[in-house]
Amino acid sequence: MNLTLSARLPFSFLSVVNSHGWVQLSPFRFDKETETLSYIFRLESGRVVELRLRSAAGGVRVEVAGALSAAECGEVKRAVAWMLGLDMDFSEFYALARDELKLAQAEKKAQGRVLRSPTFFEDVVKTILTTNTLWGATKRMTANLVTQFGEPLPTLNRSPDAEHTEAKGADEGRRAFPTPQRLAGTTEAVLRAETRLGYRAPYVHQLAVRAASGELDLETFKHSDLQTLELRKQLMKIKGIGAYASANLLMLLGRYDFLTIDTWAFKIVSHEWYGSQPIGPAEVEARFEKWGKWKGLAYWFWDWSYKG
DNA sequence: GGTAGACCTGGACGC
DNA sequence: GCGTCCAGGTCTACC
Repeated sequence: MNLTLSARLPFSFLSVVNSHGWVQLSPFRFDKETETLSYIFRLESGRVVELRLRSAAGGVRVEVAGALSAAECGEVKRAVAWMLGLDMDFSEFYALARDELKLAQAEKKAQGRVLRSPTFFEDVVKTILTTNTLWGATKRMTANLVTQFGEPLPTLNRSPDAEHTEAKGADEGRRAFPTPQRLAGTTEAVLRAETRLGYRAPYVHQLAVRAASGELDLETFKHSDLQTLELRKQLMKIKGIGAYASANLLMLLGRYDFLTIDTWAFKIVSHEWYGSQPIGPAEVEARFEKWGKWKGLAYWFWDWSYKG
């Protein structure tokens, strides 16, 4: 079944896909040859399907193996619209960016949207897994979670392309991101020792338990009316979510008032303005203060001199 | 409110 | 192959 969804323009499918590292985290997968983004999606009914997304005129084309009911079709549309931020409006940011050489490409490249997971639970877990570790370990921990606790994609729901890939021995079987219920049903000890989450295990387990019990409804964060500062406070009540992680989650929610300041930020900002001398958060903040509620985007899409 | 130390893993390095 | 060091954010205890 194929669907075509339109986006608020300007829109670039590849800009969203390449906006940050999420595309490298399971159950996302990107094929550079065909420029196809694959995501293993668990429908509310429990059915697991593969979404294959490609650029289309004015939006995105969604391919799903097999037929979908009207309700499932609506669910897929809502999920993809959220994942790619199809309705998001960055005209105010672009108007400001036109006067800044380092952001001159932002509008032309349709930058601003960042790739998101269908559920906020998945994005919170993945964000916890980015803290205090190297990117390679984040990818490994996420893959372990999906492999050990995700529901498998049935063979009949795999696209012909995916089967071809498996035939080449490059695909060991795909799974959806685990539900809160599934993770709540395991133990901290298993998450620590077998999934190799280390000290993050109790954070992820507690989050799953709270989400599964209904005590914490993470989906309400997506459309919250709270001021960003209050929303940040709510996020930081989640164990394992500190200043950096909350800023990352706020950006995923379309709030850009806080900077995702990590050790990489110190490196690139220092190289840009402070002669590579040691700096702290205050120096990073000072350089982006003038961007106000768009500071997070200005920082994220800045054309940095330091390329690593 | 600010600070120090602990948390845990995997990669880099020296022997 | 083994041991040691280090990077990476957040939490907790303490001041």
